[in-house]
Amino acid sequence: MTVSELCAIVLIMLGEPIRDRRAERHERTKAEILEAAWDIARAAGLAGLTLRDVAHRVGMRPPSMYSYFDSKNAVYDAMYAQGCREFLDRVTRLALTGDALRDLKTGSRMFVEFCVEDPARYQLMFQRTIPGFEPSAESYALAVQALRTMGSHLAKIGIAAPEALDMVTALTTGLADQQISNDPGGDRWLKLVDEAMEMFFAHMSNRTQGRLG
Amino acid sequence: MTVSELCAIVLIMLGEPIRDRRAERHERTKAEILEAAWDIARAAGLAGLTLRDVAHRVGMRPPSMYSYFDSKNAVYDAMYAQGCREFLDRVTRLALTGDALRDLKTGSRMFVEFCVEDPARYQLMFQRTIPGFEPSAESYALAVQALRTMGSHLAKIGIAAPEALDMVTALTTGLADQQISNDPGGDRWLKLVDEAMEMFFAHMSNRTQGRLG
DNA sequence: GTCTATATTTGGATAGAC
DNA sequence: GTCTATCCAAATATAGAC
Repeated sequence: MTVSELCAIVLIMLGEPIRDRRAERHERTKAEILEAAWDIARAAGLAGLTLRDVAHRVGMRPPSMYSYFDSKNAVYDAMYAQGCREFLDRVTRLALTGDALRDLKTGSRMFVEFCVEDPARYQLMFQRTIPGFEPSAESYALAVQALRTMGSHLAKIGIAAPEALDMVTALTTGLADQQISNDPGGDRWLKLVDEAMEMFFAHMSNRTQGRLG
Repeated sequence: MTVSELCAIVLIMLGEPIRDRRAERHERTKAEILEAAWDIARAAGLAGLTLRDVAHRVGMRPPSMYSYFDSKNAVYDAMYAQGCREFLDRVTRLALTGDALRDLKTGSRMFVEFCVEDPARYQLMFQRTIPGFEPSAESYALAVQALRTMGSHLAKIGIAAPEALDMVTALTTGLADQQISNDPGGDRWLKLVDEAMEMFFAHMSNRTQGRLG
């Protein structure tokens, strides 16, 4: 049982309303601030994010931010967690068929698109180039969970050897990275994802055959 | 004829010494500053570089930096140019044999090692994640030259189609990127370079055969 | 919860003496 | 060329009134 559930029970016993409208409003404002933060980060670069700009965008003064987040890094951390949740959501919603190559394509297309559609998020989650920032234990747990889910999918497909996993991650992040840095908004590398997976799949098959033969 | 050559001639006619010991000293100090800047960038992260720290490291006060570089971005630019020159140097010195696969391995190993051995340089040259920095025209010309040389090598090997080039760059940058962010100092992805190139090469051969057949 | 006012820090950059 | 002194701007963060 969580703390908030416990609180709800206590409130019922006291005859208080269960919903805390104040807390709900607080959460809504937090979400609004985060949305603004993403906008700023996308426009000015992740490193160019300032609480000042975020505050201005939501119509507040900078000090008011501290009613919602303890520090700038807390904002980064919340963004990081949001990114992880979104990624985890997409990983779990993948429509897999059991056809190994097809599922491999589906998964890696999802990954590359996820990276490409928001370079600021990509930078925050996968490049970690912000000087003082390191995700909190809670946020990092989300990242671990997402990667584990991804890994179990790959295992189901038959990709379990560490070198094979490493090769896939290199391929997909390479495609995403090139797309973001050399053709933002385009599809020059995006459209190579299927071919890359075919290439990788053929390579895997050859290796396996070679061992068996 | 360059301006400095012209100056040399004028000096000779005036009976002045050709070597300008003051200018030489100036260049030496500039180089020393750049070396310190690299050290700081490697330790504090590229974005964490400050003129203050650089000055302290070379035993100067911050304002003295401005006798050598007009601005902080000028320092970044000089570092960028240095990186390009080093890369160009390695590209031109590649010991190529004419054997396509072998040369492909040699070239990509060089590239990945170049990236991995200095993540700060990698970030500066290939990720471009510093908020205000953009290379000057002169420095960028060096980058273009390096990429063109690399491209002509690949063309000699038979990799000329844009999609093939894009696939190779995705593979190599992906390997470098993963090595840097997930196993700094190790060789988990580094040791996959040869296998990746074999995979790519086999893929290329299949495609060509398919077209011919 | 939001504001004004302010503290603090940091870091880039300039002026002018020596 | 180097220094001291200083400026300026940006940006995080806090105190306390309303």
